[in-house]
Amino acid sequence: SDTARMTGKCSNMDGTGGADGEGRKQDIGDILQQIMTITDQSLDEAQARKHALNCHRMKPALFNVLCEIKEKTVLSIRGAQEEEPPDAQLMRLDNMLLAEGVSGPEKGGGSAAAAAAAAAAGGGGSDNSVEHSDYRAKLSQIRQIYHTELEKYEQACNEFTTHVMNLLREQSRTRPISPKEIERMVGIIHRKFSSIQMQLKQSTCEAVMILRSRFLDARRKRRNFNKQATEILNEYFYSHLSNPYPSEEAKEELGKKCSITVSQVSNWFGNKRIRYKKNIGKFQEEANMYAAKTAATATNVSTHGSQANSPSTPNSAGSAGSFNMNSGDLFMSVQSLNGDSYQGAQVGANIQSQVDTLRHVISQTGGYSESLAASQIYSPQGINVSPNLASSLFVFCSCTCFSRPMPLA
DNA sequence: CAGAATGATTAACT
DNA sequence: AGTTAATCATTCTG
Repeated sequence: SDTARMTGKCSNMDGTGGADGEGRKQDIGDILQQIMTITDQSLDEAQARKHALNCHRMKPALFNVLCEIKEKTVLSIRGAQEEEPPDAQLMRLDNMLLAEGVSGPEKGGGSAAAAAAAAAAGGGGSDNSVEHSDYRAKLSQIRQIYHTELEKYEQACNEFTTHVMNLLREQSRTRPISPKEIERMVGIIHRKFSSIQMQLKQSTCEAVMILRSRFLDARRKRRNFNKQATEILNEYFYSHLSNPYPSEEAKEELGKKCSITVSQVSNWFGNKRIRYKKNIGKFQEEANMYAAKTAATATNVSTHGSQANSPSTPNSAGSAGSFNMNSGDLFMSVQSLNGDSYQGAQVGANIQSQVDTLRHVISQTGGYSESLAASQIYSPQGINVSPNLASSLFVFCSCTCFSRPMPLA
């Protein structure tokens, strides 16, 4: 049937009608014969024959028919299964590169300005921004490599495509290649190159990830807080030893004072609590120190004179020590204080009422406020003078505001 | 340089 | 959500 169609078509295109149909058939037979035997001939001979065939008036028609047949058989089969969905992996990579600022619009000036601004603004974070600019430099290096590589690939792709297209066009003079087929081939080339591009994107992503982990993973580049910040945090911790769980607002305040973030404050308290609990003995000295400090500052601020007859500084220390005496458990110390094992040792008989007062005061102040001298514990006027003293009385806090005991294993 | 200290992360829990 | 406990990775210190 192909032959029939071919003949029919050829004669139609010839436009000569069917008068000398037999002669044409013979003609086509000759042509096909020449084509079939062309490989047996010498190169020169074949070249000449090829040229002759190319110039044959039947050639375009024959070519079209062959193209049509080819399309019907091979292309239709393969064409059906070519609807590929947009690659999710590629999209992910693209998104990441975009998010990391590797692909997408260049923002060189902007980032430099941002870095400068960060350096200018950050009082304590100057060295942080140095690292940041280092990170940026490396990132832009990656970005540059990525772009040049991408450009190279694109260029190579275009060159290769035009080369193949030229080749196919050239060949289409001697073998049946339809424009559609060329188009398809271009598509295949582009897919191949885009898969190479994907590898580039993948490795760029990996490089960025490594860079990130090297430079931005806080764990790797952690800095100790400055002394002042540690001081403030410790002050709060030891003056709230009974309940060292700062509220969200308290954390914000502390963060502001220490120039650290709220989550850093949370981290610090989490670490401090667990480490204190684990080895109270080790922190004894520190606890004493901060108790004394708190007492001292408070004494400066408030009424003087209570210092003389108060067990203040050593007392604070002794009280902290009492945690140890009670198997190191704050919660235990509560019991021991509430049950009067501790009362008789240092204070008068009316301690319970004072404790009650404190409980009241603390509930009013929320257990979070400026500190006053621990020495005022025993000063009656101290208790009446200011509700703020409550927070400094960490000795008694343990028996009054223990909203969440720190359990020991 | 070894070991302690320390800030951050993680899983499990409530 | 916020903690605890264990752990990691770095920095500090003797």
